[in-house]
Amino acid sequence: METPGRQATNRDIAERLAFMARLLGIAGEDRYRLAAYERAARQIDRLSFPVAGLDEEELTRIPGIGDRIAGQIHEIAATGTFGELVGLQATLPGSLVELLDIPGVGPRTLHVLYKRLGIQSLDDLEQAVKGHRIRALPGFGAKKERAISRGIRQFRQRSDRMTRPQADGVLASVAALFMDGEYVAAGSYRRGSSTIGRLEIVAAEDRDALADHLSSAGTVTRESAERISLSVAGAEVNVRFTETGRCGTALLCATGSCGFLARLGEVAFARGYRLGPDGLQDTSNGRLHTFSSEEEVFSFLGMAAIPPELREDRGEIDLALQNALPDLVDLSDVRGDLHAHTTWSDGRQSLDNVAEAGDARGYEYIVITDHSSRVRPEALAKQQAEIERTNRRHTCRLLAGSEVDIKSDGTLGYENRVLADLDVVIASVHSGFAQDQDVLTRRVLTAMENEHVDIVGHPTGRLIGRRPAYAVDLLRVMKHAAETGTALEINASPHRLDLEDIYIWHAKKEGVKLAAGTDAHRSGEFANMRYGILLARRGWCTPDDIINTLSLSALLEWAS
DNA sequence: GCCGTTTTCGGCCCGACTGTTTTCAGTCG
Repeated sequence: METPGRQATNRDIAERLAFMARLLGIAGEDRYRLAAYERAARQIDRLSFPVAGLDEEELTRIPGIGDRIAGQIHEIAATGTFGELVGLQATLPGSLVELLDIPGVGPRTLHVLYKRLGIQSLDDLEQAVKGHRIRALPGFGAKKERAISRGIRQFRQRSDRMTRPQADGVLASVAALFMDGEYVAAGSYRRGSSTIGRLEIVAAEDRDALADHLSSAGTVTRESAERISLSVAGAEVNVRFTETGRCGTALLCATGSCGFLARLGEVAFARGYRLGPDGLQDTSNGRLHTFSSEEEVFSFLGMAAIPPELREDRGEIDLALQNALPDLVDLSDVRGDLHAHTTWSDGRQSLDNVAEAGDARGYEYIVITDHSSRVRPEALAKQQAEIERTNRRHTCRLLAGSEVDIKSDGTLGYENRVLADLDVVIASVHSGFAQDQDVLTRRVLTAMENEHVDIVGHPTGRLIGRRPAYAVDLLRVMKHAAETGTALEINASPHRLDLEDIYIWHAKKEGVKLAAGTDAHRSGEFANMRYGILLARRGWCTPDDIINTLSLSALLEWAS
């Protein structure tokens, strides 16, 4: 645990405190004590200065840190951990903590499972479910047992694919090894996929000179003349080497997808060439044509250059041959953000922070969409007045909106007279995820029939790697969206990315408009718009399909 | 455990939903 010579970072300290909170929960301690550790951990993680150097008196001046936790932070800074944590850890099996990540299993539930049934691991829990031992516990029943069973299934299905920010993190640690501009991230990363399995890198550098550097960044798992595979922080990274003059085909082949490359290979073959990473080989005389850019390859084959996001073999090759590819939306077409939270609900940013972020991004507007469940109608009226005042200080115009709950009985979180005063209304499902398809779908359809609802937020509710989509029938939703003129959201949070590309593509075909929104809870998250636009491009969207490419006046007219 | 006092103990963010103990506790966002 102790790392001599390295000062504990705020993250290190926050992790210890958050871990303490989890252990206290399992041990059945007072929930407010547990919440105090969680709060302290969040607070430390958010601070911009390192706390390891502060003395205890200075530490207690931080809100949420009292004498006790100050002493523990001091101890963590000195030794890497703290005695009380170690002591508590010794009384609990190590495998227990991860069970808290099972949906439906919170600290109280886990405490009872451990104390009454001696459950220590995922396997133990699964056995207890199978043996119907959970429903027999006081305070538990058959439904709770089934909920845990469902939770275990979801937990086991968690994918090990990286989210885009995770991939960016891995890329950053590898990129430090390359010279500027001498490498490109290819593969599904470059195609803009919402999750990434393996990071493919094409490097136009000398392989042998780089090999040593690469082995210092991670464990080398495979090595050949053309490539080196590494494991970096548990992620698979594949580096392929090429020369500047052959980058075109090397990048094309490394970007994929399989289906796309197979189809493109057929096109090349029909013209008398064999496509490979080194170039196009003339099948009649074996002569190799090399290309330094992808554009040259496409042009040589007599087709328009296909953007990486379209390379999925969904008909793009035929269109490229007819020079009829869609003119895809670009990040620079975006004039505003349609989904943002503030401290009025669960966001960490003020209205001013949002407007500043909008100014910095050159936006014409950002819609403030705090949760209806957290803002009473009277407070919403106050917020609207505050928005007016904020707008006097900024170029970017804040619009009054709401993310109104579609409640489990299908009604909305605000009455119509409240919704009528808002510029833009997003309606979202935040509860009743386990409802069956028809009930859930009808909730969404009913919400769309409300004349004030402009957008359906995160239409499937999935959380990447953590929660599957709820059972909504998207085809019915799309048809009804087209009929009612309701837009469907492309939620650009890298943890949601909802709608997924294929549904965006369907929605566009149905004539449904799409609304790209970051769901930003803090100002740094407005930059996530790039993920949403990648997804829109993968769904073949042009600027016309995306309502936040509209000017402010056109948007207000659309929403009215 | 922290905080703010009506300064040494009582309240802690909160609403929706779910399941169960059918009135409240646990989970979630």
